[in-house]
Amino acid sequence: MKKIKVKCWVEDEGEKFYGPGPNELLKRIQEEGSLSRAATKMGMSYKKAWELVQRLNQHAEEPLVILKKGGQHGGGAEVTPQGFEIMREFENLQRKIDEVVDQQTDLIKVLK
Amino acid sequence: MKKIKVKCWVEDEGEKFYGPGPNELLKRIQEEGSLSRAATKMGMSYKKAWELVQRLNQHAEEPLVILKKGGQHGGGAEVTPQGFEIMREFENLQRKIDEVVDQQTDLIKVLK
DNA sequence: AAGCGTTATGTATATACGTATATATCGCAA
DNA sequence: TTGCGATATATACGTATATACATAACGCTT
Repeated sequence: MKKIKVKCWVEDEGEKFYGPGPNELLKRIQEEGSLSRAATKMGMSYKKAWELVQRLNQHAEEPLVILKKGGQHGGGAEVTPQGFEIMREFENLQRKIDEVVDQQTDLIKVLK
Repeated sequence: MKKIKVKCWVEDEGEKFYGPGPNELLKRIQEEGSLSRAATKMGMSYKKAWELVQRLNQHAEEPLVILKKGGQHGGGAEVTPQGFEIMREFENLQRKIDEVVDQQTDLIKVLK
Protein backbone atom coordinates (compact mmCIF):
# COMPACT_ATOMS: atom_id res chain seq x y z
CA MET A 1 0.00 0.00 0.00
CA LYS A 2 1.54 3.28 -1.14
CA LYS A 3 0.92 6.54 0.64
CA ILE A 4 1.86 10.15 0.01
CA LYS A 5 3.61 11.75 2.96
CA VAL A 6 4.30 15.42 3.51
CA LYS A 7 6.24 17.33 6.11
CA CYS A 8 6.60 21.06 6.62
CA TRP A 9 8.86 23.06 8.89
CA VAL A 10 10.34 26.52 9.40
CA GLU A 11 13.99 27.34 8.85
CA ASP A 12 15.91 30.34 10.15
CA GLU A 13 19.00 31.18 8.11
CA GLY A 14 19.03 27.66 6.69
CA GLU A 15 18.84 26.01 10.10
CA LYS A 16 15.88 23.90 11.12
CA PHE A 17 13.82 25.83 13.61
CA TYR A 18 10.24 24.68 14.03
CA GLY A 19 8.59 21.49 12.79
CA PRO A 20 6.47 18.51 13.84
CA GLY A 21 8.91 17.53 16.62
CA PRO A 22 9.02 20.91 18.36
CA ASN A 23 5.28 21.23 17.85
CA GLU A 24 4.59 17.95 19.64
CA LEU A 25 7.01 18.91 22.40
CA LEU A 26 5.19 22.19 23.01
CA LYS A 27 1.89 20.35 23.16
CA ARG A 28 3.29 17.87 25.70
CA ILE A 29 4.79 20.64 27.81
CA GLN A 30 1.40 22.28 27.90
CA GLU A 31 -0.15 19.01 29.08
CA GLU A 32 2.52 18.01 31.57
CA GLY A 33 3.90 21.30 32.89
CA SER A 34 7.32 19.64 32.90
CA LEU A 35 10.01 19.35 30.24
CA SER A 36 11.33 16.02 31.47
CA ARG A 37 7.88 14.43 31.58
CA ALA A 38 7.02 15.89 28.18
CA ALA A 39 10.21 14.46 26.68
CA THR A 40 9.68 11.04 28.26
CA LYS A 41 6.08 10.81 27.07
CA MET A 42 7.06 11.40 23.46
CA GLY A 43 10.11 9.12 23.59
CA MET A 44 12.62 11.95 23.34
CA SER A 45 15.69 12.21 25.57
CA TYR A 46 15.60 15.04 28.08
CA LYS A 47 18.82 16.46 26.69
CA LYS A 48 17.48 16.68 23.17
CA ALA A 49 14.29 18.29 24.42
CA TRP A 50 16.21 20.83 26.47
CA GLU A 51 18.47 21.75 23.53
CA LEU A 52 15.40 22.05 21.35
CA VAL A 53 13.83 24.54 23.75
CA GLN A 54 17.04 26.58 23.79
CA ARG A 55 17.03 26.76 19.99
CA LEU A 56 13.37 27.71 19.90
CA ASN A 57 13.80 30.53 22.38
CA GLN A 58 16.97 31.81 20.75
CA HIS A 59 15.52 32.06 17.27
CA ALA A 60 12.11 33.41 18.23
CA GLU A 61 11.54 37.07 18.93
CA GLU A 62 10.11 36.17 22.34
CA PRO A 63 10.51 32.92 24.33
CA LEU A 64 8.11 30.14 23.38
CA VAL A 65 8.76 28.12 26.53
CA ILE A 66 9.73 29.23 30.01
CA LEU A 67 11.73 26.82 32.16
CA LYS A 68 11.83 27.28 35.93
CA LYS A 69 14.09 25.33 38.25
CA GLY A 70 13.91 24.88 42.00
CA GLY A 71 10.93 25.73 44.14
CA GLN A 72 8.18 23.67 45.75
CA HIS A 73 7.73 21.28 42.84
CA GLY A 74 11.37 21.33 41.79
CA GLY A 75 10.66 23.53 38.83
CA GLY A 76 8.61 23.21 35.66
CA ALA A 77 7.98 24.32 32.11
CA GLU A 78 5.24 26.33 30.49
CA VAL A 79 4.32 27.43 26.99
CA THR A 80 4.06 31.20 26.48
CA PRO A 81 1.27 32.92 24.50
CA GLN A 82 3.74 33.24 21.62
CA GLY A 83 4.31 29.50 21.80
CA PHE A 84 0.59 28.87 21.63
CA GLU A 85 0.27 31.18 18.66
CA ILE A 86 2.96 29.34 16.70
CA MET A 87 1.42 25.96 17.50
CA ARG A 88 -1.91 27.24 16.20
CA GLU A 89 -0.49 28.65 12.96
CA PHE A 90 1.72 25.64 12.30
CA GLU A 91 -1.12 23.17 12.68
CA ASN A 92 -3.23 25.41 10.49
CA LEU A 93 -0.64 25.18 7.71
CA GLN A 94 -0.33 21.43 8.14
CA ARG A 95 -4.09 21.05 7.77
CA LYS A 96 -4.15 23.03 4.53
CA ILE A 97 -1.30 20.99 3.05
CA ASP A 98 -2.96 17.73 4.07
CA GLU A 99 -6.08 18.80 2.21
CA VAL A 100 -4.11 19.23 -1.01
CA VAL A 101 -2.46 15.84 -0.56
CA ASP A 102 -5.79 14.13 0.09
CA GLN A 103 -7.15 15.52 -3.18
CA GLN A 104 -4.14 14.29 -5.14
CA THR A 105 -4.81 10.72 -6.26
CA ASP A 106 -3.13 10.71 -9.68
CA LEU A 107 0.35 9.98 -8.36
CA ILE A 108 -0.79 6.95 -6.39
CA LYS A 109 -2.77 5.80 -9.42
CA VAL A 110 0.40 5.74 -11.53
CA LEU A 111 2.26 3.79 -8.85
CA LYS A 112 -0.62 1.41 -8.08
CA MET B 1 15.20 35.41 7.61
CA LYS B 2 12.68 32.64 8.29
CA LYS B 3 11.28 30.46 5.55
CA ILE B 4 8.66 27.74 5.38
CA LYS B 5 9.96 24.53 3.85
CA VAL B 6 7.95 21.56 2.68
CA LYS B 7 8.86 18.13 1.43
CA CYS B 8 6.68 15.38 0.05
CA TRP B 9 7.44 11.76 -0.81
CA VAL B 10 5.80 8.39 -1.38
CA GLU B 11 6.08 5.48 1.02
CA ASP B 12 5.40 1.82 0.29
CA GLU B 13 4.56 -0.21 3.38
CA GLY B 14 6.18 2.41 5.58
CA GLU B 15 9.41 2.43 3.60
CA LYS B 16 10.57 5.51 1.71
CA PHE B 17 10.09 4.94 -1.97
CA TYR B 18 9.97 8.07 -4.12
CA GLY B 19 10.91 11.63 -3.20
CA PRO B 20 12.98 14.63 -4.27
CA GLY B 21 16.20 12.57 -4.41
CA PRO B 22 14.92 9.83 -6.71
CA ASN B 23 13.14 12.45 -8.76
CA GLU B 24 16.35 14.37 -9.39
CA LEU B 25 18.18 11.15 -10.18
CA LEU B 26 15.64 10.19 -12.82
CA LYS B 27 15.94 13.63 -14.37
CA ARG B 28 19.73 13.34 -14.49
CA ILE B 29 19.59 9.85 -15.97
CA GLN B 30 17.33 11.20 -18.68
CA GLU B 31 19.87 13.95 -19.41
CA GLU B 32 23.02 11.85 -19.19
CA GLY B 33 21.97 8.39 -20.36
CA SER B 34 24.31 6.98 -17.71
CA LEU B 35 23.75 6.14 -14.05
CA SER B 36 27.32 6.86 -13.01
CA ARG B 37 27.36 10.27 -14.69
CA ALA B 38 23.92 11.10 -13.29
CA ALA B 39 25.07 10.24 -9.77
CA THR B 40 28.30 12.19 -10.08
CA LYS B 41 26.53 15.29 -11.40
CA MET B 42 24.20 15.42 -8.41
CA GLY B 43 26.93 14.62 -5.88
CA MET B 44 25.61 11.15 -5.07
CA SER B 45 27.83 8.08 -4.86
CA TYR B 46 27.34 5.56 -7.63
CA LYS B 47 26.56 2.84 -5.14
CA LYS B 48 23.79 4.79 -3.50
CA ALA B 49 22.33 5.69 -6.88
CA TRP B 50 22.42 2.06 -7.98
CA GLU B 51 20.69 0.86 -4.81
CA LEU B 52 18.12 3.58 -5.26
CA VAL B 53 17.31 2.37 -8.75
CA GLN B 54 16.93 -1.20 -7.44
CA ARG B 55 14.45 -0.04 -4.82
CA LEU B 56 12.49 2.00 -7.34
CA ASN B 57 12.18 -0.88 -9.77
CA GLN B 58 11.31 -3.40 -7.07
CA HIS B 59 8.48 -1.36 -5.57
CA ALA B 60 6.99 -0.09 -8.82
CA GLU B 61 4.63 -2.19 -10.88
CA GLU B 62 6.92 -1.76 -13.88
CA PRO B 63 10.59 -0.68 -13.97
CA LEU B 64 11.19 3.07 -13.90
CA VAL B 65 14.79 2.80 -15.06
CA ILE B 66 16.48 0.27 -17.31
CA LEU B 67 20.20 -0.36 -16.81
CA LYS B 68 22.27 -1.96 -19.56
CA LYS B 69 25.84 -3.12 -19.18
CA GLY B 70 28.44 -3.94 -21.81
CA GLY B 71 28.18 -3.08 -25.47
CA GLN B 72 29.72 -0.38 -27.62
CA HIS B 73 29.46 2.40 -25.08
CA GLY B 74 29.96 0.16 -22.06
CA GLY B 75 26.31 0.25 -21.15
CA GLY B 76 23.88 2.93 -20.05
CA ALA B 77 20.69 3.87 -18.27
CA GLU B 78 17.33 5.10 -19.48
CA VAL B 79 14.07 6.24 -17.93
CA THR B 80 11.01 4.24 -18.96
CA PRO B 81 7.63 5.81 -19.86
CA GLN B 82 6.44 4.81 -16.37
CA GLY B 83 9.40 6.69 -14.92
CA PHE B 84 8.51 9.78 -16.90
CA GLU B 85 4.91 9.56 -15.75
CA ILE B 86 5.89 9.44 -12.09
CA MET B 87 8.28 12.37 -12.50
CA ARG B 88 5.47 14.37 -14.07
CA GLU B 89 2.91 13.57 -11.36
CA PHE B 90 5.36 14.09 -8.51
CA GLU B 91 6.40 17.52 -9.74
CA ASN B 92 2.76 18.35 -10.23
CA LEU B 93 2.05 17.57 -6.57
CA GLN B 94 5.08 19.56 -5.44
CA ARG B 95 3.86 22.58 -7.39
CA LYS B 96 0.41 22.46 -5.81
CA ILE B 97 1.86 22.23 -2.31
CA ASP B 98 4.25 25.10 -2.99
CA GLU B 99 1.28 27.24 -3.97
CA VAL B 100 -0.36 26.64 -0.60
CA VAL B 101 2.85 27.46 1.23
CA ASP B 102 3.35 30.66 -0.75
CA GLN B 103 -0.12 31.84 0.26
CA GLN B 104 0.52 31.14 3.93
CA THR B 105 2.14 34.20 5.48
CA ASP B 106 0.57 34.17 8.96
CA LEU B 107 3.05 31.71 10.43
CA ILE B 108 6.05 33.76 9.34
CA LYS B 109 4.35 36.87 10.62
CA VAL B 110 4.10 35.39 14.11
CA LEU B 111 7.76 34.37 14.03
CA LYS B 112 8.96 37.65 12.49
C1' DA C 1 41.88 -11.60 -28.29
C1' DA C 2 42.32 -7.05 -26.37
C1' DG C 3 40.40 -2.61 -24.99
C1' DC C 4 36.90 0.34 -23.53
C1' DG C 5 33.29 2.40 -20.52
C1' DT C 6 29.69 1.23 -17.90
C1' DT C 7 27.15 -1.50 -14.60
C1' DA C 8 27.63 -4.63 -10.38
C1' DT C 9 29.21 -5.65 -5.66
C1' DG C 10 31.89 -6.22 -1.39
C1' DT C 11 34.64 -4.28 2.28
C1' DA C 12 36.60 -1.09 5.29
C1' DT C 13 36.65 3.42 7.07
C1' DA C 14 34.82 7.76 8.66
C1' DT C 15 31.14 10.60 10.31
C1' DA C 16 26.97 11.99 12.54
C1' DC C 17 23.51 11.14 15.66
C1' DG C 18 20.89 9.49 19.43
C1' DT C 19 21.23 7.46 23.84
C1' DA C 20 22.73 6.32 28.30
C1' DT C 21 24.91 7.74 32.34
C1' DA C 22 26.53 10.63 35.81
C1' DT C 23 26.53 14.74 38.32
C1' DA C 24 25.66 19.58 39.47
C1' DT C 25 22.33 23.21 40.38
C1' DC C 26 18.35 25.51 41.99
C1' DG C 27 14.66 27.25 45.36
C1' DC C 28 10.76 26.26 48.17
C1' DA C 29 8.88 23.69 52.19
C1' DA C 30 9.11 21.38 56.37
C1' DT D 1 19.43 22.94 57.04
C1' DT D 2 17.84 19.02 54.88
C1' DG D 3 15.09 16.83 51.26
C1' DC D 4 12.69 16.89 47.09
C1' DG D 5 11.86 17.12 42.09
C1' DA D 6 12.84 19.41 38.36
C1' DT D 7 16.22 21.85 35.29
C1' DA D 8 21.28 22.09 33.56
C1' DT D 9 25.44 20.02 31.38
C1' DA D 10 29.34 17.04 30.18
C1' DT D 11 31.14 12.70 28.70
C1' DA D 12 31.30 8.19 26.72
C1' DC D 13 29.28 4.72 23.87
C1' DG D 14 26.72 2.33 20.36
C1' DT D 15 24.41 2.41 16.07
C1' DA D 16 23.11 3.82 11.63
C1' DT D 17 24.50 6.16 7.61
C1' DA D 18 27.58 7.77 4.12
C1' DT D 19 31.87 7.60 1.83
C1' DA D 20 35.97 5.80 -0.33
C1' DC D 21 38.22 2.22 -2.43
C1' DA D 22 38.89 -1.93 -4.91
C1' DT D 23 37.53 -5.25 -8.16
C1' DA D 24 34.57 -8.15 -11.01
C1' DA D 25 31.43 -8.65 -14.92
C1' DC D 26 29.58 -7.49 -19.24
C1' DG D 27 29.27 -7.08 -24.39
C1' DC D 28 30.34 -4.56 -28.41
C1' DT D 29 34.18 -2.96 -31.47
C1' DT D 30 38.47 -3.35 -33.59
